[in-house]
Amino acid sequence: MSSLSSAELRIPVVTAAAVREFARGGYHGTTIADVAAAARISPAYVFKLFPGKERLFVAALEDCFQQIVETLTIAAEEATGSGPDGILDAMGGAYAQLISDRSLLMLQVHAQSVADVPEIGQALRAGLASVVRLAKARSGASDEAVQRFIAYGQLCHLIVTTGVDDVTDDWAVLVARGIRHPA
Amino acid sequence: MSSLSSAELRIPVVTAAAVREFARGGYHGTTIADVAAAARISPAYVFKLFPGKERLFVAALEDCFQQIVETLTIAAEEATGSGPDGILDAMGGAYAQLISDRSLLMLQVHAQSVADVPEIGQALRAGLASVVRLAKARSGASDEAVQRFIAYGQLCHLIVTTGVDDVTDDWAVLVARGIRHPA
DNA sequence: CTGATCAGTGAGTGACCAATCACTCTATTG
DNA sequence: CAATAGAGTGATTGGTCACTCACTGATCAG
Repeated sequence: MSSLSSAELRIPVVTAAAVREFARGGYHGTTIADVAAAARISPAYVFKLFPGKERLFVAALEDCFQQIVETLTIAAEEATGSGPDGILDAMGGAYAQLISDRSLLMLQVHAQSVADVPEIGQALRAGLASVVRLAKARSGASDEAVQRFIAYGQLCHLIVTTGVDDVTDDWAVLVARGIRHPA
Repeated sequence: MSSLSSAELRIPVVTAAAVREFARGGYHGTTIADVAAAARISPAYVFKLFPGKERLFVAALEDCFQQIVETLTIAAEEATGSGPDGILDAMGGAYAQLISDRSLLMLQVHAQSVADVPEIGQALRAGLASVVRLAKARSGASDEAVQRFIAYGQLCHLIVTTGVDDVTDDWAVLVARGIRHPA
């Protein structure tokens, strides 16, 4: 069994830094230097670990969805026996908690905005596919309920990105009511 | 009554070009030169009409929401007497038709991605506020129904940005079912 | 005609950034 | 002790872009 080289060990560290930095600035608004600084390596070395900015972003996005899938899986297992809607509800709660630091949420929003880059769109669809299939399979809920689960997740993204949860006007309260949002 | 100067007449033309171009490339992915070329003026002249890129983007976003509000208003008026849910449904249909060229939809998605720029976030909240208030006031539907209207609108954005409507897998069909999407 | 105002542009400038390359340093191996 | 391979970086490069400035040409009042 070959042990991991030091470079291979750094890849997940850089990926995690990329998740944070791309979540902050988006694809075009984040530089390789930003990610390198967050990972405490030189910008040049980032290009030895990843072939380019695009692949680095894709790696971050894949990491993001992997965390989501893991979290939802655990939540579904813990809610076994609550019935389909109960399981979906538990998944929603776990998701709300997971994205409380906003990184995983913002990265998805930024990814949507550059989904016309083929590799990024593909990664986004793959991530969405895994989440939808997971929600359907683990909850056993109806297609309509799963679709609603996704729709209200997107509503949650809107609320967070626009900062609606800091507004107390009537319309804002209406939009955010009952949505579990970051503390 | 003073007639509009030729510069004032150009502003809406440039704004319309900005909507199209920013919708294509997003805030960071679109240059002033792109917008200028689409409006058939020189890049330098854009800066005589708008103080900077940020304000130009905000103007485009405001124009986007104004079109949405107008469209929804007309749809609501035409559906008078269909009951709250019928009016909301008519508004949803009108919205689906309006965004069939994707510009108004993509611009909103890109705006979400740069909503941490204060002026853009503010414009986004203002636009969202006007849409929510309009939907509530004209339909008279419950808060829950209006919230669902917004949530499924966001789901529609997700479907279009990720190109899910071109995928025929089970999960994709589930997500997009019943959502009126661009032709 | 004169001069002033406005529309509109070409040619920059300074800053920034993705990607590359040549290089150093360290550790291991024979 | 060489020799080699991998880790890691500094310096650079070629290109892009927001924004500026000095300028031209047109229009029009007096």
